[in-house]
Amino acid sequence: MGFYINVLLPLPLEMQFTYKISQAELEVLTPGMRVAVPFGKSKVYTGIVVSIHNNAPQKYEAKEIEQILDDSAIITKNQLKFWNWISSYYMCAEGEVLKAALPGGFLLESETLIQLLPSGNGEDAQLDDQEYLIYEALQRQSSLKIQEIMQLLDKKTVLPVINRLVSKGVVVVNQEIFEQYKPKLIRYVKLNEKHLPENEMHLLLDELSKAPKQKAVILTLFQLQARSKKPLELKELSKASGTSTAVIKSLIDKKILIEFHLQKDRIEFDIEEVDQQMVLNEWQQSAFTEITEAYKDTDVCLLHGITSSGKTEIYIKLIEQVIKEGKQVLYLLPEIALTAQLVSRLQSFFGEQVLVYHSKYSVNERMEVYNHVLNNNEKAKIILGARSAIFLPFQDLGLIVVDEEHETTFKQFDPAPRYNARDASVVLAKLHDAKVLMGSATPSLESYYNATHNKYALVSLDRRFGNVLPPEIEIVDLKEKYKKKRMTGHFSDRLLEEIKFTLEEGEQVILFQNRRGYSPILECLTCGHSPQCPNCDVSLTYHNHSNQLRCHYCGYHMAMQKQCMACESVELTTKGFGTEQIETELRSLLPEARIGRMDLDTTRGKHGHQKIISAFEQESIDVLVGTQMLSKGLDFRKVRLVGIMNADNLLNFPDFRAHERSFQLMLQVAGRSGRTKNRGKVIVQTYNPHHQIVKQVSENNYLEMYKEQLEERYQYQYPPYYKLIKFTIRSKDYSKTNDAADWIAKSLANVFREHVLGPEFPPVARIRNEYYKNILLKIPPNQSLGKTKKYIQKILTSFKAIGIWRSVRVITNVDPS
DNA sequence: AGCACGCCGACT
DNA sequence: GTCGGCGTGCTC
Repeated sequence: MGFYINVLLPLPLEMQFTYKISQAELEVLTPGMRVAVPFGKSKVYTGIVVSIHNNAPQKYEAKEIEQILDDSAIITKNQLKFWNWISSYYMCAEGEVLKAALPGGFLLESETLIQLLPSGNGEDAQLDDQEYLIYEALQRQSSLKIQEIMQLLDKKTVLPVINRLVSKGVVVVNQEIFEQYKPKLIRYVKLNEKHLPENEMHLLLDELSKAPKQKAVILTLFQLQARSKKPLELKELSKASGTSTAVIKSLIDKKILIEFHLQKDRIEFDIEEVDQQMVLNEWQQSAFTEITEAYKDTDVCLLHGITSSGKTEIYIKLIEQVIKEGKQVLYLLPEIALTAQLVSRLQSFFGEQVLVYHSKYSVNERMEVYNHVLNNNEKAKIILGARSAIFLPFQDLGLIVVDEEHETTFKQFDPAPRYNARDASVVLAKLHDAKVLMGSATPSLESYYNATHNKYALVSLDRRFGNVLPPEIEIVDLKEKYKKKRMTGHFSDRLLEEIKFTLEEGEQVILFQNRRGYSPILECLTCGHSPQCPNCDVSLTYHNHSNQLRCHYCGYHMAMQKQCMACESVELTTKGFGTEQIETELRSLLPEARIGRMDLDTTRGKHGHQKIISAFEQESIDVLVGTQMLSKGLDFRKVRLVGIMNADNLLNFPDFRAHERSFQLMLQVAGRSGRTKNRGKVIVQTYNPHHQIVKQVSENNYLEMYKEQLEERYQYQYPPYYKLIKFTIRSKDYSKTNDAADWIAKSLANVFREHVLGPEFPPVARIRNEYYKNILLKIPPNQSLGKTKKYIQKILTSFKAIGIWRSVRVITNVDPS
């Protein structure tokens, strides 16, 4: 009887693959371990063992595995169950979940290597020019990669040549698997023990009197070791003694110093003070009690706490309780930019028990965190992370905190799995028998609906911490201001007055302009033409600092034009306004003010955010102009004024959630002001001063917004009443895109009738020379989700079987946001 | 997804 | 004649 395993591969394929294993392998393999398996003609992939059995496949001969990569499972049973749920709920292949869930370093891929066959004789074999080139290169270099051969021969199809060489017995082809994780080694030094006795030490110093630098090093070493018993880093010694590493090296060569290596965690934080006492105020305390009470009979709790009410303290108190029981805690937050402030805050309470995990970490850093969590190390009791942190191998999870629950960044948009970490965390918690705490000042309609319909518990906190007054919100009517000529560029007289006043008081200002997508476009005053992107259906936007016209979708760019490309007129103007333009305007209006800008353009790179945030914190910037990023929980002490430049482009966004979003965004931005004693001020500029949402923002009336929006959602059949699945059809061929979209829409409508909307072109119908079309499926509350998805699967399977549409991709997005 | 195989137009 | 383009099928 043979033994077999079913393996999950990190590919977008629906099925698992069966491999044959030996008796010896059977004894060590368990589900959750990684194996290297041959796949296809010439590739080796890393797969995850899902099950072990002895059912020989009927229709084919199973291949044998290449190698076992782990000593024990690195994927837990809960993870496998969780992946399975994600793939079926979000309608994607399990392999895609695997790929998203595991830090890249765990998924080794093979590289084909071409090596000389020792027994072969290239000189005797009849080699043509190309073959000889490879043969010759292999004389100098023991192995060549396919890529290198492609460069060497300067062509793409190199395999035939290699195959000829193989058949002539000159070379062999090998698969090499690369383990990517390299532990970071740090060089340490210590004094050779034989010099430790006092007399030896004096002898040594005398000996070194001719080498003052080396003597200084030894003396510094004594000083440092007297202060702390920690192992001494070579780097540290070099710095403290003010000598180069070459001097230390010569001491090592003389065997006076001994060099040794220790493995070091890449992720370490400087921790200031641990052990602050956490005292909750009366309102926080009662909210805390309510939450713990609620957890007696429900697993998920929504904490609706207005800005500055001190939600974080409540989280911390709850976390404290959970880790006391020895359990792990996952703290999800929407944006990496927020981690820095929160990490130091959490660390001051929990010390070294906090780890951070997000996609900007390097592969190695992520693997380290992964292993700490897997081994349930003391270090990994609290994980602070962005959405992908839900995939960590928790052993004993007790609590998931979802901070700023309403944020859409919890939903992954591209590539699959298109999961929502907030919703998935409820399932994850269930698997671990853990609790979930969602928190927000402006909860999503979905969550608030769940909380008021007995699915979640609801706890409200509506007192601001330390009696801070809520900001005063003033609406400015742009239409009237323009009519009365009270506008300077995009600034109303009221806004300018308040900015000047705030700066005179020595306080700070935040100006909010929605997204850089509204950057200015170039327009000809004569013919109205504006330059378009050749690859996408959008106008190019003008970027002042590079003096270029750019496409935000594909990155196409060209130099700024001096003449209209259509009519050669020189009268060009820029239309629309973005953060950059506001910055420029303000500079000419207030030349004295120090102005900073925070948007996607200025925050590229790993520390981009942090630089701007700390500049603002340290008050080397007076006015910060920015996009959405500003709304996300940043805590600036000296901001008194927040200006929302234009509320309308938020409100008019073509999306059923636009109003909810506008409310959330405006209130969140408003919350950045007046976080300390002085009362904050918010100015909202808008053409629609009587818009319900604007009114609700100014009154800080969440409940009214909720009720009104909910009514609309009910009327127009949207979430939380109806579920949505969005299909995006995409291909390079315009008519194929159309036909395929029509076919799918028709097939869906056969079953779901009027609940199928579209197909429709999205606002930008062509990106990178591919055409897009959308179909929206609405699922009524009483319709079975499982059956619906089964039908969809069926339709998509038959679609894939249609040959002419092979080049058409269909993207399924469950619960789009 | 990759990647090989196979068929077609465009060049040395 | 070969090279490289792309459409098609398959991967345990």
